[in-house]
Amino acid sequence: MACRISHRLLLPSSHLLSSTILQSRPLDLIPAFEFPAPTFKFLIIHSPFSSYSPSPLFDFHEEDDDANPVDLDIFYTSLFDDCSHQKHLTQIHSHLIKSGSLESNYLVTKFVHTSSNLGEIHYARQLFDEIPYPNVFLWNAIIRGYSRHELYDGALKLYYGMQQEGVSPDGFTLPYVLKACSSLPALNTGREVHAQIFRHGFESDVFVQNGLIALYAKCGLLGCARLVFDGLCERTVVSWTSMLSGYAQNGHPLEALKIFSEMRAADVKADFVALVSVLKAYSDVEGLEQGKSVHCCAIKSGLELEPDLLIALTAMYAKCGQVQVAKSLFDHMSLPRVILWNAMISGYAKNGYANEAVELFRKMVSTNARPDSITLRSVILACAQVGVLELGIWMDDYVSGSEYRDDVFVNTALIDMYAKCGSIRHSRIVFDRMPSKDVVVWSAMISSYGLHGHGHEAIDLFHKMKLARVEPNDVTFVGLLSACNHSGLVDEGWKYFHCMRDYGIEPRHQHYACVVDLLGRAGYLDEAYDFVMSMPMKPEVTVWGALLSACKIYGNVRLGRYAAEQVFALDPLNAGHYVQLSNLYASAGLWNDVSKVRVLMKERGLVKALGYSLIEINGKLQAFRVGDKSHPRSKEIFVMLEELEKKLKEAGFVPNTDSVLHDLNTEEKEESLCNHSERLAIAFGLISTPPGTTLRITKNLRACVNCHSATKLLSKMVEREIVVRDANRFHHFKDGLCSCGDYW
DNA sequence: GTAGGGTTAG
Repeated sequence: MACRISHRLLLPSSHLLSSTILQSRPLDLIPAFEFPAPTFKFLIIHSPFSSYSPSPLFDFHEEDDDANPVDLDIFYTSLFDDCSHQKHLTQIHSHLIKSGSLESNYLVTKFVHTSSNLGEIHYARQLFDEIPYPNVFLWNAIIRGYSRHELYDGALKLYYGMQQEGVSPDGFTLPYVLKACSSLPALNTGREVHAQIFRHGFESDVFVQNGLIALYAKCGLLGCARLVFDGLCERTVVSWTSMLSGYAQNGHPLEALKIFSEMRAADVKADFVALVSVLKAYSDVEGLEQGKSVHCCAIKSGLELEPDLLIALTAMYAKCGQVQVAKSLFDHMSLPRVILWNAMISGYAKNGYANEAVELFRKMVSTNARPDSITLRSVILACAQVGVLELGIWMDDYVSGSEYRDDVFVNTALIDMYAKCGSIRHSRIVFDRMPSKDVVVWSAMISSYGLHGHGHEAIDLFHKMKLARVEPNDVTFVGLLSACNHSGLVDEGWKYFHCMRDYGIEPRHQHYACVVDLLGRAGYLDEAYDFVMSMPMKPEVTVWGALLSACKIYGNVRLGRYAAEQVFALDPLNAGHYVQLSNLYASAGLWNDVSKVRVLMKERGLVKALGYSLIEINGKLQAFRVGDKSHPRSKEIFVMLEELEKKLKEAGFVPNTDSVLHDLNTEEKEESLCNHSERLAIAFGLISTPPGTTLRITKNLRACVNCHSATKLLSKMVEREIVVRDANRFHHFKDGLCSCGDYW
């Protein structure tokens, strides 16, 4: 107990401070202290450390050098350790003032630390500002506090202030500063800091260098990050993780995994953060098996109960389609954090479990967990993916009553959702009510019009966007071009494609594919081919695919065969392309070639995707396949189908049986066409909704010619509006016509 | 007292 006293604390007489009280809760004592009448000439100090056996209080005379002084730093340290409330800070603060301890950078640093950990960063700043000459430790504490409270700009300002005061940063300052730079992110400032790091000679400080890796990785400058990483002579698990997650976050999961195996080869043991980062990389490549091996690795290392790792595992299983496994992990958490709810809900959304996503969201709300913008966007995405308008409207209502009612991201998701649920009118309502619109909002609305074949509205909105002085980006043009495309506006599309460069936007594959589609569908096949040949980059599969489907429409076997060869070379395992070529041959009556394609498909183990249609009745989705008899009301459905078929025949409807299902005889062909999944869905919709109700159907494939003509007629006969979302776009059938103008 | 991570993605 005999240590030098460094600061003076004047306490009232000894009997107030029984050692037992002091050992229990030092802070609770402080309010009881009477502050010094100047007559108190004694310092009475007691260490509140409970590990000490009860010891007598030490009374000693201020001027008595031989007394038993106790280190006040230790005393305060224990006070700070017990500090759990702002009220305590206030008490310590006045204590520090009265005892004249504010001259101690050490104690003020402690104070700043403690108040920042308690979330009282402004209080910390207040005290900091009272100190005339902060040393580097104190600067570090306040910068750290700002960084921890995500006040990154403030942290950087303090850093500049520190240098103006002539205090040089040390190996602790720089990681905090780099953290602030990478969180903003502020790349230019970060580069300046890098130069200072060089000047101050921190090239071999692994903490500082790790900060630089993280900074460059966050800013997407993987080359710079790698340079720093490669230059390190000592690499900690943090260096490896920073590099690994840099690759994972910038869309290079394979590079990330390579780093991971190098790390293991270097005998660096992965901790839980490293495993979390690896899981992200595996989830991105849907590497379920490898993800599972990380799970095993976690169990072996005893990390499986680490909550953050469990969140990452849940996200991985959910993303890879193993929603049940994910849910069982989820259910084991007693108090799920928002990020876990989000991982589970978005996992449901991604895998088409809209009802589950919404149910879990409801549960989340009922447990008083606070959804954030990501939660809302995930649920809205779920509604959009399966096209359930009723649930979508419910989400819109929820958003309107929440703090996210003006959130740009959430509202953009709503615009997109309404469009995908078939109600462009609702999309526009959301769009109009948004107080501020960025380029993404405008682009979403333009694409929505495109999806519904409202090309002129899309173009009109594009001009309004320019008037609003919002600069278009490449996504805007994808929306605009595909809108022209879906409406057959060839000249306009051609014009907008060529004006992209005026906006400083270099066309990408998607834009080229749109133009090929545009020219091809309008019958300009040779022009489309020349256009592909003039591309400055190697055409991707989407470009050749667009040409192939144009050839299919116009029965151009020669060019179609060539386009198909290119498509197969680039994407040999997509059954859809083979089906298209086969249909092209069939429409030209080239049955030999048809069977060759079928054989090729068989050899490559490819199966044509089964068609299905979904219809939403009373907020519940019902799915139908071709000739599906599994529905409980199947009998009624087929009675209705027959009735409809009769009416169609009476109206003179003759199905076109030439180009489809060549391997069946004609009668069978007709029968299975009548059983196409969308017809079943329509029949079911008719028997389960009151007259006049709009039917909304979602298909996984493109609408077939026969069903399209039949649905047009049906819309008139049954006096219903029928909205069909196919794999590509929307068709609004009404009064015998379709909004696509038979152009799809 | 230092640094690295997971949920969205038009």
